[in-house]
Amino acid sequence: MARDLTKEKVVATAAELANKLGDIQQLKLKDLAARLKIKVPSLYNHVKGLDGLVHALRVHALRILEEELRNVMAGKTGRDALMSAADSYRAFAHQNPGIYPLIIQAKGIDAETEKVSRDILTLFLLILGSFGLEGDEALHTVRGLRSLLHGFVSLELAGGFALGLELTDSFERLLSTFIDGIEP
Amino acid sequence: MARDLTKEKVVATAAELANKLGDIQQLKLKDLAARLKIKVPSLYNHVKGLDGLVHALRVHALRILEEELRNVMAGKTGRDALMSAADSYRAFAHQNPGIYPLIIQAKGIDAETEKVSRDILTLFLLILGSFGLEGDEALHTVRGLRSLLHGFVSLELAGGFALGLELTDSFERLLSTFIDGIEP
DNA sequence: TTGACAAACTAATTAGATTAGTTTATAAAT
DNA sequence: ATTTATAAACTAATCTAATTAGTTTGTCAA
Repeated sequence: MARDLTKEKVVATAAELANKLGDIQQLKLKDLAARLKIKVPSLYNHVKGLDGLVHALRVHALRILEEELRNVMAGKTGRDALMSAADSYRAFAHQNPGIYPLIIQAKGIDAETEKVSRDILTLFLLILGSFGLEGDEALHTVRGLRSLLHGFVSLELAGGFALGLELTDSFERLLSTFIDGIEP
Repeated sequence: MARDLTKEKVVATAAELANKLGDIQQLKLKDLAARLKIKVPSLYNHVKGLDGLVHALRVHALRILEEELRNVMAGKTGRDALMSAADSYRAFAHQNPGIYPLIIQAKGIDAETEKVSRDILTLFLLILGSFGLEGDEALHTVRGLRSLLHGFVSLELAGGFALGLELTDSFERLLSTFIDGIEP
């Protein structure tokens, strides 16, 4: 039977489906299998069940985010770099509403997930370094930055903000306030 | 059979169980029924299935948070009020890790949920008012505040922060930075 | 004492994930 | 060209969880 289906295609299709649904809980193996034109048990040749799929989707999401952040940051420093990274983070969440929430669930972690997470952290620390932040100071600050980014986009995705006010304005003000607070 | 079991007891027990498990996904009707010493279908006399239970838990969570915020804010203004509210928000999340995440999922809302959500928003706006913030300015700021609170506690609960640095220190620095940014 | 009703029960159904065991297409080795 | 090994498909069966249907029972009010 050896078809040209790979684990990568399975994961990419699952990501597409999850993002279209907007919620990973609604992604069913039945639908994924149908989309791939195979039967459900055949999925197990590629991923270790639903748990394995979710793990793979998490790594997939982290990799995309890492790459986008790295690209957009290239050659920038300070406020410019931070603003670009923040916009890119938010855009990633908008484009991947289904799998976005996976990137923070880092509880039972495998080595691969940890590595990509650490790479992303390093990118943020690089930006903060260009503000002159080092050591514990930088670590506290990166926690703050991640909090505000994750908090804003997840509230936004969940429809948690009332209407009537530009979301992008709110986001840029929040970042401005934060940057003003960390600038020397 | 008319026992002394009420919807309130069902919901309170479900909240307990969810918080002990630390994740609402792991709350099974089987376990809830067992804890209440009834069979699973009997739960349907009190809540409309799992969906109804989750709705009730969301309102339950929002009510607890609203009351705790209101209590802790009583008689305080400015920095003092904001710090107390923030600590109380974070403490609520720590004490209710299972049901905490429900409070931001405000997508398909009923009137009751909306009301309590709005009450909480009003409390935050009250605090910001004591900083002299009004109108759109206040609304943008409250979005920022909610973002940073939700982002921090959800990352913290998900184990998303690396070890080795006091979480409470990070939280207080973040709040300080934010408050410095909104003070006149 | 009876009748209505709320709240319990058992039994059956549905949805979804998973496991067991079988078949088949490809590709390498004879 | 034939055989053989293997990966990847399949069908069938099982398990868990939620839900629905239909029945029984305890309490309270007439």
